[in-house]
Amino acid sequence: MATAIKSEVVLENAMARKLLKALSDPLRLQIIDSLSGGERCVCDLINEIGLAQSKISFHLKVLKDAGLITDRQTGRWVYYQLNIDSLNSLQDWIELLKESSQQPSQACK
Amino acid sequence: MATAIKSEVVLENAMARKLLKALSDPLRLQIIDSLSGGERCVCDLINEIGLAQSKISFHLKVLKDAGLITDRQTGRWVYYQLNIDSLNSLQDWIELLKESSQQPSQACK
DNA sequence: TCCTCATATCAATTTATATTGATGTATAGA
DNA sequence: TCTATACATCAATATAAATTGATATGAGGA
Repeated sequence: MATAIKSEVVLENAMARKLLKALSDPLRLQIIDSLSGGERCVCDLINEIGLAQSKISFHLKVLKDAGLITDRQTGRWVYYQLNIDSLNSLQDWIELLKESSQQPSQACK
Repeated sequence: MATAIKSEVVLENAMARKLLKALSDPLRLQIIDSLSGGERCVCDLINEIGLAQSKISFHLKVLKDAGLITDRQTGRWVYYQLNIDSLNSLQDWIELLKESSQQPSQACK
């Protein structure tokens, strides 16, 4: 089993769920899209996305708690960056799900 | 761009989000796990998971609306099956996200 | 030290999602 | 046609998550 593992760590379901849920919000996806263009400070994200600062901060926290992004402080600015590893892990998790479903069907009753 | 597409259809973000959200629930993941063992009728799922029928039905609907599972009726029974294509599409969607983030960082300020 | 700026956090509210128990619908068999 | 079974749906409630506006924290510069 588990032939297609690309990243070191296999996600537990609980962590996978956190990742999935974090990704399943439109605003957070906007943030992720912004960050896919490279590291950004919060002020940039606020300008780009054009929404309340507390809102952005809240969603950054959700993303960070899920492990999708990392942060780094320099002076007054906090820079956020996409964590590609987390996306790899998620792909692997899905891969495992697919592999475990390569089994023959069972008849009902 | 988009070099690693395995499945025909590229998910729009809205549909990807629906998929991600559908997967991000513990009970629905249990259902998915059960279905990864092959096609099952609702009665089997109820027995396996041991929860209220209306609850299972509700979550099956969420999974079906997201495109993660398909159903098929035979007599009084309704059989549900994992839709592997949806998992492939989700993997591809993640792949695109990764590819779009292979760009150089932009300095803040 | 005082002020300002960048960001985080908090409490109150709103909105979305899940649960529960009951009822509805369709099918099969008596 | 009557009854039982399998499943879906609904209305009410409970729970979880997001939004808002305000306040807190901590760094840098005057």
